[in-house]
Amino acid sequence: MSPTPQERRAARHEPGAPPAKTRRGPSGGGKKPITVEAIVETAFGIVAAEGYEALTMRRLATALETGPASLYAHVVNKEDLDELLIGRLCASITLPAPSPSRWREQIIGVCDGLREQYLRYPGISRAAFAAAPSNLDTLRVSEGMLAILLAGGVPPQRAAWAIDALTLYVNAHCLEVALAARRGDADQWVIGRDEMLRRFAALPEAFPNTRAYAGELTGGSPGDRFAFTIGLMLDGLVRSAAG
Amino acid sequence: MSPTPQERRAARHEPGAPPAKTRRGPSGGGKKPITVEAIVETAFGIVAAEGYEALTMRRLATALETGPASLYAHVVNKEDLDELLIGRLCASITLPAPSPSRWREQIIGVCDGLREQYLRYPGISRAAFAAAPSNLDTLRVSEGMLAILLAGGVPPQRAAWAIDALTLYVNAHCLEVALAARRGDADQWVIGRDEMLRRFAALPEAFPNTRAYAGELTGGSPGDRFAFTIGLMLDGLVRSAAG
DNA sequence: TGAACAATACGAACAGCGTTCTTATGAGAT
DNA sequence: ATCTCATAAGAACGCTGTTCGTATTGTTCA
Repeated sequence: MSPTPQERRAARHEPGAPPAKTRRGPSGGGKKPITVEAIVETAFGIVAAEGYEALTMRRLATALETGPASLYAHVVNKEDLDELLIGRLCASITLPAPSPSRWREQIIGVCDGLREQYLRYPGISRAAFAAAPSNLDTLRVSEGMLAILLAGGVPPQRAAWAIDALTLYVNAHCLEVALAARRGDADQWVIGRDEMLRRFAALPEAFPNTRAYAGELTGGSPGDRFAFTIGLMLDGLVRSAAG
Repeated sequence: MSPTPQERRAARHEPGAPPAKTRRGPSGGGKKPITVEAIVETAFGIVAAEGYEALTMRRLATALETGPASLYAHVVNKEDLDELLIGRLCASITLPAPSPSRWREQIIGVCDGLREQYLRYPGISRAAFAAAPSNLDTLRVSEGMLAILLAGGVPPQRAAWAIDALTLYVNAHCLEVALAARRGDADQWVIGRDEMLRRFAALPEAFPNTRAYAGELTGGSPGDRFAFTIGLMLDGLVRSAAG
């Protein structure tokens, strides 16, 4: 019985992982064998260079100097590949040992780390939306965040839901940033703040507040807005949480 | 010069809109003419019945008893269609007259309304992510939210960024709910709370908090979590805002 | 009334996508 | 030296968004 990719997938997170026997195949000694590791690595390279939308099975196969069909011996489908990417990305996040007095900055640090990784691979947060929440690597991150919040004295129920809210917002924010950047590069639609301000100023009378506060609406870097929203949630979290 | 769809698109939000002259075409008196209105209506029907992923140009054309090419005389491309859908969806949101004492429930009402509309058309929030923020219909909603927050005494800069955070979260939440529902129907992966709890309980020792608080992590309906997060943000908003 | 026009509708096709079927290859085991 | 069989890969299927060229039609002008 040859192990199907499904079985590979299921056994991928097993403890006693055999060290990749690097077995045979046609053009075996040719260049480098196609492994899951090589696939994931190359996929990250494509996403980093050209964005997540450029990551197609064909493009990936071409980068590995092979055909699309060859990938399906190592990966169940594209959804499986996406999960591998998200898992590996989450695995690169370093989690601090919970410090009760520093829980706020620690949570912010984890969110900043996630944001940094997501933005390194533009658009990949789209895959994070569909990733199953039972993935061990993503669970590891939420476990770390939960530990920090609990150490900070946040009640368990609020902590649990806050983690959901935070990760969801991080994903959404990074997806929006990536989409905005893509529009900027591709369509030459790079409407800067000036153009945005001009448009808001030229709005009909039905938009008095938008016109009056165009500066506030268009101001701030994505990073500023990100920090603001994370802070907003954490502020709300302590409002009625037992310190 | 025949007006290209781009020109149509540009002129679509003009004040003096000629009342759709319902002009000619082959099979002119056949059944009903293909109009932008009919396209949008049919598209909403498909999304409501089969989800956003089922909304393809071909599927839409078939529903209108025509070929895919015929659509491109009324719509620039699928991105344009998406923007039309999001715009129309936002146009259906009713905005209350700002009441300074009731700003909190009013903002919650708008968010609930958005959520309700998004969930009526599962997965359509995916299109909302890519929709240009300069769309008049979406701007109308944010104008209304801004008016409510300002009336509530929230400082302009915080109000502006909070609107961004709120709408982004609403989109992300609805997208996740739609994706989860899709998995449930399609893959028979309907892992209920029981199964989720069992999996969390069977986790390795490296996940002590996840195991201990599996109930809190898996508990609550999507609606509960939505209300919690919106409340979280609003709580954070008033923490240092001048009442 | 008849001809020219302009706008729409639409069949056919293109390039690209994820995925699968089928076959050939060649390294390890016998 | 032969056999086994997992890997690799070619070819194809059905699907997507989009475009080209053409046919059809109601209107308008001579």
